[in-house]
Amino acid sequence: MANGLERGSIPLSELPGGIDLQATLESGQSYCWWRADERTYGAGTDGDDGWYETVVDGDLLRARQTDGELRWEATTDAEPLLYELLRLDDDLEAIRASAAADDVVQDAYDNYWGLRIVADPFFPCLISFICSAQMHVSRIFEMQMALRREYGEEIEVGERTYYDFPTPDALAAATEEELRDLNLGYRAPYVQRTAEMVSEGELTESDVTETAYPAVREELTEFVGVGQKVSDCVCLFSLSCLEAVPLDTWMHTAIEEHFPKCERGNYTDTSDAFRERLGGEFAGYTQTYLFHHLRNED
DNA sequence: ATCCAGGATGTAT
DNA sequence: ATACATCATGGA
Repeated sequence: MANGLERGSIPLSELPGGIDLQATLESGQSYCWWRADERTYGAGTDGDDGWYETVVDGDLLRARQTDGELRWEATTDAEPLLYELLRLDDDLEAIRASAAADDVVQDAYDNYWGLRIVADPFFPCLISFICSAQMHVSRIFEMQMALRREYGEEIEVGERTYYDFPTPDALAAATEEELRDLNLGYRAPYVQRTAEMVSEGELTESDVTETAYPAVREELTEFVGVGQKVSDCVCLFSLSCLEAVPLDTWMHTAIEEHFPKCERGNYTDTSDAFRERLGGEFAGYTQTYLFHHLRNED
């Protein structure tokens, strides 16, 4: 990697419960990070092994897990940012202690121990989960990279070019046709209109964060392309509502197979019942372990 | 070919 | 409030 980057490392022993960086960043909860060796732009893959990258507010941040440390390098002193984005202060032991004792839950925690809920920046999280509707995880990543390439500000670091996530203004100025050309499909107008809402101040992050869950869940659905499920994802993966339990097709199957009594016929009541069944205030953590576990079995 | 993917929206009832 | 058709796209 080029010189000029600030670097640091955090002993895993300082993180309550440690961390599994791969499970954290490849479990389909965040589309703001990518594997450095899978970049589709720029040249070279030297020294990229095991590194994950993101760009936040004009700064490149790279992170890599080694035997005993979480290493990082960035265009700024990014340790506080890393703590925030990866929720490194969360006490995983305490969270697991609150979780349901069922085998399928405990198997999920065993298999992916160290997975942390992320705290993605609001706008990228909002847009990425609008794009997630009826879409495979791998393609959601591709869509976000395409948005960065086409509408994001370029960041030059050494020989490489990185892209920030587009600003609300930049995406609001895109046309539906342009976004369809990036293979967003029917989500194209949702993305444009939601970006416009944020850009024009009709509804912004600060409006939304004035209230707590579940009121914020209700407010988020005012955005175009945001229903109850996507709203719960933004609550959990950006707004630190660890009790939010997004119900996607995998969770509906899990409820059907393992927690049939939680099925209440509609989203809100089923989600509420499932939250209590999984352990309450940290149910979103357990949900994400479950999601990753179920999606990877076989 | 048919079905499915971290669903949401518009319309009719 | 609830039921249903419709919405792009690519992989299995």
